Amino acid sequence: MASDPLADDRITAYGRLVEAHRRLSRIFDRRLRAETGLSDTWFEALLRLGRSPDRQLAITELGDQMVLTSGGATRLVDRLVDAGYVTREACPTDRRVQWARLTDAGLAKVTAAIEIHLADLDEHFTSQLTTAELDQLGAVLDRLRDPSPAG
Amino acid sequence: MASDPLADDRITAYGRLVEAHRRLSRIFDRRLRAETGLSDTWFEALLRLGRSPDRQLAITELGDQMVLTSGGATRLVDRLVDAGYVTREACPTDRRVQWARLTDAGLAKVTAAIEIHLADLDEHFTSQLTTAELDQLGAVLDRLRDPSPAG
DNA sequence: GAGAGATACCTGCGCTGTCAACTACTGCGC
DNA sequence: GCGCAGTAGTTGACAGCGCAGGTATCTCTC
Repeated sequence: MASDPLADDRITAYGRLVEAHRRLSRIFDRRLRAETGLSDTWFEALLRLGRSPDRQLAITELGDQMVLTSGGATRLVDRLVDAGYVTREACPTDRRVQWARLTDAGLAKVTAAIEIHLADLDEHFTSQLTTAELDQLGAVLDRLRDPSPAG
Repeated sequence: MASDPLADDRITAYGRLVEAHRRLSRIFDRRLRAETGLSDTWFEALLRLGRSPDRQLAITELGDQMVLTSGGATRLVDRLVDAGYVTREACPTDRRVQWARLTDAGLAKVTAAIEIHLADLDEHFTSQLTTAELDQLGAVLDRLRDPSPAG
């Protein structure tokens, strides 16, 4: 039985990571949509811009942080601009670069959404783990996110 | 500074989970696509069918396992049927149910793909963690995936 | 200062998934 | 047996993202 290649332990370990993320993000997305009109993707983008110096980020930098391709980042910013949460600003020192800059409306929106997201996070994430587990999980995920080259 | 609501620790902890999954799944998806023609989603679906009794699962059950809506599950099975990896079979005891059943071609495909996926998993996932960390990560993610109701 | 290669962004196209509404079937209570 | 809530699956309309390829700009080398 242990030799069934379809039931390898390593695959199920990774599968837990996938499933945990998908279930949590679905919960958070639905809640945010219902109560703020923001998808979890929009919320994340606005949050990242709000935490950045001058509330702005080059489009590629935003895409890198969110694990999007450059095309995906362009279109995400398109939509946020249409919604009035972001503006495109020319970079004075590199004409290839477009800054995506959080507007006051965007900042207000994301600030309001944080309350809801924190409540959800407490309910479905933080409360499931001890402080020690949370620390350890963070450390481990950090390494997975940015792996060291050697085996 | 610690009072900046945009930089709450709980949000970044969850953010690590999101980012780890997105980066890993992108790596795995690209590799699988290039070397087997299967997306990570297709691979996962075929794997789940292959591990199930009689290599089949009700469409809704497959969707639940993969965290898809019923509509998403229907369409995924549509595509897998078109590709010849799966067939739809009527359930003799409940006429609402359609079994999605792995074909021989599907089994052969997923079996070949496993080798590649395991190599990638070792390189980017397993090798980053000690055995103890892997066990603990699994236990913690298991709880997140299927949370207990109370806080 | 000209050319080569890298980088930032945009766009056409196709794939994948959601939502909401719908049909078909089941099983329960009466 | 009849009606009705619940469940399984399908479908149309549509949003979101990747890929591949394009343009503009920058930078390094000679």
